[in-house]
Amino acid sequence: MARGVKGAETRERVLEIAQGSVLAKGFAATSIEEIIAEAGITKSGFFYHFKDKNELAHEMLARYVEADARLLDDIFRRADELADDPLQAFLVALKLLAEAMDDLEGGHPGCLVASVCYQERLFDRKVIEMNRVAVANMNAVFRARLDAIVRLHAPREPVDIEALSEMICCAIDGAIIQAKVRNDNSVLSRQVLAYRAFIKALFSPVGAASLPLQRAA
Amino acid sequence: MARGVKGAETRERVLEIAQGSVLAKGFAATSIEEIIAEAGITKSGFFYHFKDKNELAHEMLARYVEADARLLDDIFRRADELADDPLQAFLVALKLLAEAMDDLEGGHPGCLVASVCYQERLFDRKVIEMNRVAVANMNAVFRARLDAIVRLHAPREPVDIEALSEMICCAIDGAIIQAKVRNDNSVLSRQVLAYRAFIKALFSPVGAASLPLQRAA
DNA sequence: TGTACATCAGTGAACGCGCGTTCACTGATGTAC
DNA sequence: TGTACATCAGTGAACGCGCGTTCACTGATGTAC
Repeated sequence: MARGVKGAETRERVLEIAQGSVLAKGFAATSIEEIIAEAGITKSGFFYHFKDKNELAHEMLARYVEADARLLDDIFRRADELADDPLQAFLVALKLLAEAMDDLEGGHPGCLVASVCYQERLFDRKVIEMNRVAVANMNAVFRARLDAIVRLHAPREPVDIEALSEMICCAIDGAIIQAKVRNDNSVLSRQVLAYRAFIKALFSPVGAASLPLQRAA
Repeated sequence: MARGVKGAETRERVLEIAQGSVLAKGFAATSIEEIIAEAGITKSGFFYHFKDKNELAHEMLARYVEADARLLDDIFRRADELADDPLQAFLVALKLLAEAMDDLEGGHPGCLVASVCYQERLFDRKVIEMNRVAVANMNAVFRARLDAIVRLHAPREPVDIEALSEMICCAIDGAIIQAKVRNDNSVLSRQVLAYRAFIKALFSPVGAASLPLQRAA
């Protein structure tokens, strides 16, 4: 189903519209009626592309998760081009990530993973499992980076690498919420940079960056 | 309305049931029918207590926000009893907070503020505004603590107090999502303790805690 | 202590609307020979 | 190049169900005199 170019385009348009609506009002309140009105097709056109609303949820999350993973992959690939040392590359990547957050026109639309998790009873096992795997993969990417760093750099303080690996996704998901609630898009990059400061403080050589001290206002 | 003891009890029961359902499937998918079935009243009984579904949302969020603020207040009050120095009191409070997260039977049910923010188009201005104020107040509480710390302790690295104040709420909201998605309640206390480690690393005297170094496995 | 009235905390039945889904059908494009 | 057939990408109408809301009514409890 949906093999040709035209069909694929319509399908993509529907998924994009659905995602925006789900992020703004949740899955249950996102009616097919409303999606097709915006997409300019009829209801039967919708059911030609998706056998039911569940399948829409599945395809939408899969699309989101894939795009997110690709974004992270690009950032780390670029960071590896710019720095050799794992610590430096990680710090570069976090800077790139912060910049990417700032470049979002009109603010971050929200994280579908978070949205799905706060409406889990609405989805079937496949969708829930996809969500779990997506988060696990994200964490694993950061975990691998941190493991590489720890092999070369002794942390200044005892450190829980597991906690540190999870922390960046927590920070971003939490920052998206704060940004939406307070209507202040700057929270996102600020939190990524705060995480970066933590990493830097933990792994940069003792004494190297501890002077000059700066008093905050 | 709902002045007597019996009415107040029913009302409270309805709000509690509604909250659980909203956190598990969202507001739109939470039907009045289902709430009253669990509460053991009829539909008209529901409309005696709430003039419409919007009012339910309003009262539910107000109740949640108040309980959350009280919890934080209790923790800081207790921490102030246990330590005199603002830095020590803050570290004690974070430890108490981490313990409170671990004591949650059956895992954290979720944060209503996050749930509402991911379905904002469903609610009226009053509810959205309440959400905003709740987050701002939370941040302000942490901000005041950090300001007091900075007045007495020079940070080891340049530090963005605003970012640091927001960070704990971000960490917790993000941790709730990870805990739900991965079905692992330990994320919550681990993230609170990671934040605590960050604070400790930033503000403890230079050299005091930097040895012994520990290599993570 | 008894009576009248008001308020509390609901009940039961009915409503209309919008939703997800199904079904029979159709024009446009692609492919085989 | 023409014809037959298959697939693609939909259309239009109808369905039944559940939802939020309304309305007229009611027993139990509280209060004034």
